[in-house]
Amino acid sequence: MTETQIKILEAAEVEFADNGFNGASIRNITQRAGVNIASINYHFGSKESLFREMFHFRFDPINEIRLSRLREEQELRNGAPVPLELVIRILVAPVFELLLSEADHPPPRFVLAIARCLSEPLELFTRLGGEVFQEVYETFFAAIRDALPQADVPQVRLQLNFAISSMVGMLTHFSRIEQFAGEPLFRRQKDEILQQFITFITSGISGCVAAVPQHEER
Amino acid sequence: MTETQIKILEAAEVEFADNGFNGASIRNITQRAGVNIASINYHFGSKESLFREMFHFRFDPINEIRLSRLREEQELRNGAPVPLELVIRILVAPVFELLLSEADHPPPRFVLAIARCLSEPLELFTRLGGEVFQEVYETFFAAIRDALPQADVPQVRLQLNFAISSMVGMLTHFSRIEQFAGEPLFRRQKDEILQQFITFITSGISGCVAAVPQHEER
DNA sequence: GGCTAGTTTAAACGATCGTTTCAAACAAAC
DNA sequence: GTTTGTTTGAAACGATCGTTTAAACTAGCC
Repeated sequence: MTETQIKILEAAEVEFADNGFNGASIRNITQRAGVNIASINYHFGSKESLFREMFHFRFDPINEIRLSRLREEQELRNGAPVPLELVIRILVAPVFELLLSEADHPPPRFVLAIARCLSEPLELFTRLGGEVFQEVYETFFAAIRDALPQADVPQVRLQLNFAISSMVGMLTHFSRIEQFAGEPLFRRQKDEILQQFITFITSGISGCVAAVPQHEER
Repeated sequence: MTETQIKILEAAEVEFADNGFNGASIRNITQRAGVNIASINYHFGSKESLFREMFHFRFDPINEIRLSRLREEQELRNGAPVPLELVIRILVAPVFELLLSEADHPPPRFVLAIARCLSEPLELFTRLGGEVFQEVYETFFAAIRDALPQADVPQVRLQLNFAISSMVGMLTHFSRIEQFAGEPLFRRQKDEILQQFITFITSGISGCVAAVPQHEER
């Protein structure tokens, strides 16, 4: 990975986060990175490939952390199910820790960039989402199903979709909705917000399962 | 409202839903509507104004339904708080009923159009969101606070932001995440999905409040 | 019929987009 | 110092963007 490529990736992150995929322009990215406009097509092939590269470069490590932490907890329990809240925490925390981290100045924007761009209905992102998240989706689906033996399978699918949708929605919209509140909500202790969100998702899922305790019974 | 304006609004809905705001083009919209390319600027002024018009045209009625239904329930109770689940139902149902309605062929796309476009980080949408949702936000914030007298105020704010983020995330991402599942989740009884989502949000909020029962007590 | 106000039309505007070109500059190996 | 392969640079490519123009059309009214 050359210095130029890294400068481009960092600039792309900011540009995508600020303007979305369609709104970001090659010229802005290269200008911000201080490199020539042709560099992106030379080093990455195209705007789409640049995004794919950034996506994998940033999210593959996150997903590996999620998978390894979950596997760790499962082995620690010798097959007994990992509690729901912990499964959710392992799914959610690695992303939000990065987003809320105060160590970095400025905080990493790629989470916002990816959340924003994934909201755009380009076919590219459907494919990319599959490439990057399919394994995590299936693994955590199985873990949640194990944690909730009384729930029927289609319902767990639905709950997991609620959870993931909420996550992406949070990342994309929180700062905007925050404005309605008239006061900054993210100023709160970051651990507290993360914990609240985890509790929100966990309670949401287990509340749904409790409401329909037996298979399809109403 | 002339026939041309209506044709444009309908075509814009589909185009925005399929391609987002930046991805939608005036030429595609007018072509789909079967009108001249200059019609949009003649009748609406600009692409942004067209979106604003569509947004208000479609969402103002929904917000009035939400506000009036809530007021109805409040009057019915003579000042006693409306139960949380009902507040959430009144907030969520009007949108999802439209999205899931099987009566219309094809189903109305403007919900998707708006959810998608709101995810784009244009300053326009920050303003528009305020114009359209501020009153609903404040009214339902008060209703949730009344329903949860034991919760502290900043926490209710946080919960409401979770709820709204989840809603928009659901609208934007559900169909894409659905692909991971390998089976269509939206095929389920539409009432069931709506009820599950309402339960999800309600349980999420009350679960958070239960976890921190007193003001800031941990 | 002529006039007016409102609407539609085809064509063009300037700007910006992602991408390509190709020569110059560079680095490392011999 | 020369050669070889890689990386940069300025400029241009064709395409598309949102918007504007000015002429043509279409009622309705005197």
